[in-house]
Amino acid sequence: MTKQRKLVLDIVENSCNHLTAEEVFFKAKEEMPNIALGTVYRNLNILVDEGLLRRLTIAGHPDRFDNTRIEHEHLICKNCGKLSDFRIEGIKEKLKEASQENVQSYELNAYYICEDCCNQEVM
Amino acid sequence: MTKQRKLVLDIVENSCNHLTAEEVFFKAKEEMPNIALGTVYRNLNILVDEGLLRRLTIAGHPDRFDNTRIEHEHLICKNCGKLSDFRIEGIKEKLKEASQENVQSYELNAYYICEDCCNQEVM
DNA sequence: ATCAAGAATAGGAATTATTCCTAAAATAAA
DNA sequence: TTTATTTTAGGAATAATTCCTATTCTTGAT
Repeated sequence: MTKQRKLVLDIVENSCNHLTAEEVFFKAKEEMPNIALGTVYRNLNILVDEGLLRRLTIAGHPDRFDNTRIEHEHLICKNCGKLSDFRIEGIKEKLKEASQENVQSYELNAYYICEDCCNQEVM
Repeated sequence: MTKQRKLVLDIVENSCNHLTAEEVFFKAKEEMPNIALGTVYRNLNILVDEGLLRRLTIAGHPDRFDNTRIEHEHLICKNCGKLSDFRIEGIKEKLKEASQENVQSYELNAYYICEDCCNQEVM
């Protein structure tokens, strides 16, 4: 655990948003001005592999990163991309049961149109 | 519904695999040798927006496309990327309930290590 | 059918997110 | 402390996808 990796982990864990690699990079630069973008990407990948962070992949958008302390699902506005969290109890067990496999992790994204976009009529 | 769009739709609907845009493109070329890759992408996007196809986004892999006739979830090997389907009854209703929003679509990917990869020891 | 208007296409350039490469620096091991 | 291993910074390369433009299709009204 190098200091760069620790920094990346801290930034993601202490952010209430779901940050992109680039956002993590800019925050990291505030503390370590010459950290490289590649380093951020590499460490994010390592941290995800180790299970310390979760990756959130949404079509057409860059990946976002999330802490793993509380399992949760994501609700995404189809129109503006706004992202929020919600929970479904016991989903992981359901997945294991339904798939008959040892599910290690999962990603559950629900798409809707948020209120703001609904009210804009034109889309 | 142009003939290009119809062809793209037919290819995805009549394939039991989950095809990438490029795979759709090569299949489409067999019927229409000078269809353009951009046309395939554009039409896949339109068909997804119209709800006629589903998009399947997996981190680090190109998007895949799926027919929508039967709602189903995806089981993905973390190691080799092997992809299979499974079902969870009534998940969409659960999502609406849990999120308190009008969920229009969702994507549920479960990750595991497939038997082949398990047996290979080295990963 | 003929024509005009709008939409879709082919082909290729451009963009974007991400990974890969390499030499230098840091860390760990002996 | 010397050696071996890992990681880094910086930038080039890659891959998937979108964007651009001139041309071709459709379509619907006359």
